[in-house]
Amino acid sequence: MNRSLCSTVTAVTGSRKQLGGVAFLLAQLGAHAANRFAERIGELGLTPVDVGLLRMIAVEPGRSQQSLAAELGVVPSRVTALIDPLDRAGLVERRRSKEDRRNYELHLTDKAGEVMAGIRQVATAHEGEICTALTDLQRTHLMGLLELIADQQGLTPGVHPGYRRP
Amino acid sequence: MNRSLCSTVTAVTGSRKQLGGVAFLLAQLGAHAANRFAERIGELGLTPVDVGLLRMIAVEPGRSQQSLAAELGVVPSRVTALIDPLDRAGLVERRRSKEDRRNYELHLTDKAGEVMAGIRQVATAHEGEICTALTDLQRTHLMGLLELIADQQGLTPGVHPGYRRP
DNA sequence: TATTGTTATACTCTATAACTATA
DNA sequence: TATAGTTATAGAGTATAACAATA
Repeated sequence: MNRSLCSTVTAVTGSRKQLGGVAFLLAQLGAHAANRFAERIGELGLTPVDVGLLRMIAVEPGRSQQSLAAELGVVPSRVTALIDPLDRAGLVERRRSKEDRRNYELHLTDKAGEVMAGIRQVATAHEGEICTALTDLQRTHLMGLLELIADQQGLTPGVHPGYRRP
Repeated sequence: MNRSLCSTVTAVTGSRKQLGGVAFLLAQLGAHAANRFAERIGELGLTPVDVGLLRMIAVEPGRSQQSLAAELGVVPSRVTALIDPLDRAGLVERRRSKEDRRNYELHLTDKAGEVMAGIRQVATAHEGEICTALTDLQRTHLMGLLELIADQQGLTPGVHPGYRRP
């Protein structure tokens, strides 16, 4: 099994209830949520990155690899490597554009539609697991507070920024 | 500049205010907070991992590399590579244990003490930045809700789990 | 023989650069 | 000449395994 730290120990201010707190707790819980999701989605033979790509194509069918690269802040050659396995798995189809035969139009296959249904199931179960500790009211409260931060920090809804090493 | 996706696009349920939401927003905000912290701490010539290690040694001076490996869920050889730069930078000292000359006792140097002060400054500024959108009351509320989740999910206070690939 | 830490090796992720086909 | 995508190469991060010193 291949593990990675990425930024394993971002510990800063010490235990909870000390100065600081929210930022670290967000990083900690965010990593936990991402890890758990990766585990669950792995049972479908997918990675979180796969899921994100499928969704981006589902939202805007026919988009090019370049546009994906731009939105992800990633180099085009990376997108090639990212789409390849989805193509091989029969989930994404590369169709040469007839207007400009240099680029591909990316489309989901019927098989991908079925897989997306499975993904939605996993996502719902995941959400439930993460929020187990909260009442419905608390859940709504939390959502509101998190959105305040996300909006103020200028985060794009639905786009996970990834983790960049310094 | 070396960038990495790690699990860049963990997008799942689409835009905010849709079903799901909290888990993804946590992952998104957590990654954002971790990235911003890495940027800031990078100005001190440190990585988030460095900071976590320094803190772990500060909390329990004299601990061994093995104990770090165990707590981090990382292989001992990894700890060697992790401590090396801190040793070279004159922040951590490896002292051979007199009771058991196989292991080292890890200690922070005086220089590390000064660096830790800088880290605390950065952490405070970082916390302020992340919480800009919130009133003090909202901040307290958020902290409480996040702790509910963290406790229920069994997360260790102060230990960032890192991001493991499936 | 078992344990602490190190070194050597291999594998994965990712970016950069060179290349092909098309415009 | 410029653009979409691919391939080749190199560097960083990390685990596995073999090793040295000590117990």
